[in-house]
Amino acid sequence: MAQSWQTVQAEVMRRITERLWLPGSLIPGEAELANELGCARVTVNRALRELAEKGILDRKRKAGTHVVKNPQRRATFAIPVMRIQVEGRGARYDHHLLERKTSQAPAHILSRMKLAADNQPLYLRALHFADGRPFAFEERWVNLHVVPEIADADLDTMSANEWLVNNAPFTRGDLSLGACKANQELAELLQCETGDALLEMERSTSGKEGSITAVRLIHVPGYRLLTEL
Amino acid sequence: MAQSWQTVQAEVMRRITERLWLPGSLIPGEAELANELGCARVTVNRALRELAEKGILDRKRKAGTHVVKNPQRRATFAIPVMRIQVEGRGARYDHHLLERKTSQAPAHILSRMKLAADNQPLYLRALHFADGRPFAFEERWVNLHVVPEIADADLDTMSANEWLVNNAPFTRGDLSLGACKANQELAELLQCETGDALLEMERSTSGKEGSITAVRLIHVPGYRLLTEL
DNA sequence: CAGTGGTCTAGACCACCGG
DNA sequence: CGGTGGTCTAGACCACTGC
Repeated sequence: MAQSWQTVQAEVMRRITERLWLPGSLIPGEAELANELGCARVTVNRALRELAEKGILDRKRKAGTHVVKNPQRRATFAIPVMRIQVEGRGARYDHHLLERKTSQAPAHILSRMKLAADNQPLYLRALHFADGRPFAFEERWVNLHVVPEIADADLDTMSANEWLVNNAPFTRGDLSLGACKANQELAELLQCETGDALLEMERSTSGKEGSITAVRLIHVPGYRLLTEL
Repeated sequence: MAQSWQTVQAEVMRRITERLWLPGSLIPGEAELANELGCARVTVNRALRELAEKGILDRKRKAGTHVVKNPQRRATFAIPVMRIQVEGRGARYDHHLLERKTSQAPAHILSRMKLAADNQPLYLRALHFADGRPFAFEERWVNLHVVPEIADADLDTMSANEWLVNNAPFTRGDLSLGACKANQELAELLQCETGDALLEMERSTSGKEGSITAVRLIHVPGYRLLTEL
């Protein structure tokens, strides 16, 4: 009668999908389930905690565990380093640094990175290639007050993306996804048509010393971000 | 000297971000860390397991725990029911069923849903509104062999999205995000310009009896998917 | 083979919060 | 207040896999 937490989880999922436990209903407490299934309470806890993290259950002290009414399923995307992403597709990776300067950043970047108005971040523009064809365009600001070492880095050999990932681990970050139209410049860089719809990803990351970098990635037309639920 | 798993996790993160433990390096074993930090091995295990799930550590039996070289950070998006999403923005939700029929599905849908060629799914087209303005367009196929009850559902009152979420919990699913251009029809439906860039989300879900539904969601221009890292 | 992580158990105490 | 989940502990056995 011994149970593993995966077994318990599967059994709980079965009762939910077979509608023995309806959305919104209260399910038995940990102790009761542990007793019924013949395992320790901690084991039940582990199983239920994961389902709560997935958004399938709602757990509150004293109130007990409920099946969520309108399940907000969560999807997890991997955000790999560009090189790994390209090589993972079986393609040869290349990148080209288009521009590199230290200058005033636009107001919306300063505010996103919470930088003082006189802070002059490093500004980079780069293209990532897969098998020699454009894969993504990158526009990036780096807070030199937090990672001054990047000023001396050879960003032609290792992309800023990769350099930062390996030299400035972050503790928090924001990410936003949207679509944008290719203007003439983007069309030339990505070798696509003006007006093409492009997937745009904006990220900003920070450590405990403050904002590290903000980046805007524009992917080539047809690019899709995939995941499982 | 007692430690909580959050404390342990924070300490490990500190050692990584302060580069005491470099990317690629082997960190002490659970037992050693537990001893050093003055807590039970299970507590260390809990802390490290979460970091491994986040893609910061790589754990292998016998090989030990390594700091990942090219951290593949993972971002988690909530995929709420459209109504909840709209109401969560403080707007009034509405939806309108544009079309509802049972018919042959295109080949790529049949293959995505792994349906037999003679399976005639339910086909739906609907618009979701926020404060009376278009928010997203939805095109959906539903496998009537798995959820025949939807044939009798009043999908004008409750959207198919919500009906399925509450009546056909799924166990697996795929999701893909991309960008597409508004054709004339989409432009009219979403009240935007032809050629506008739109965020497109495709989902397909299945239970143990097979594929449940495949849906294509096209969001209004300017819509962004947000998350934290 | 042997070392490392993965998990289970029983018991305990605590924190939160609904009634 | 008291019930519920959240967590810690010490010890144990197991599973995988590098050497």
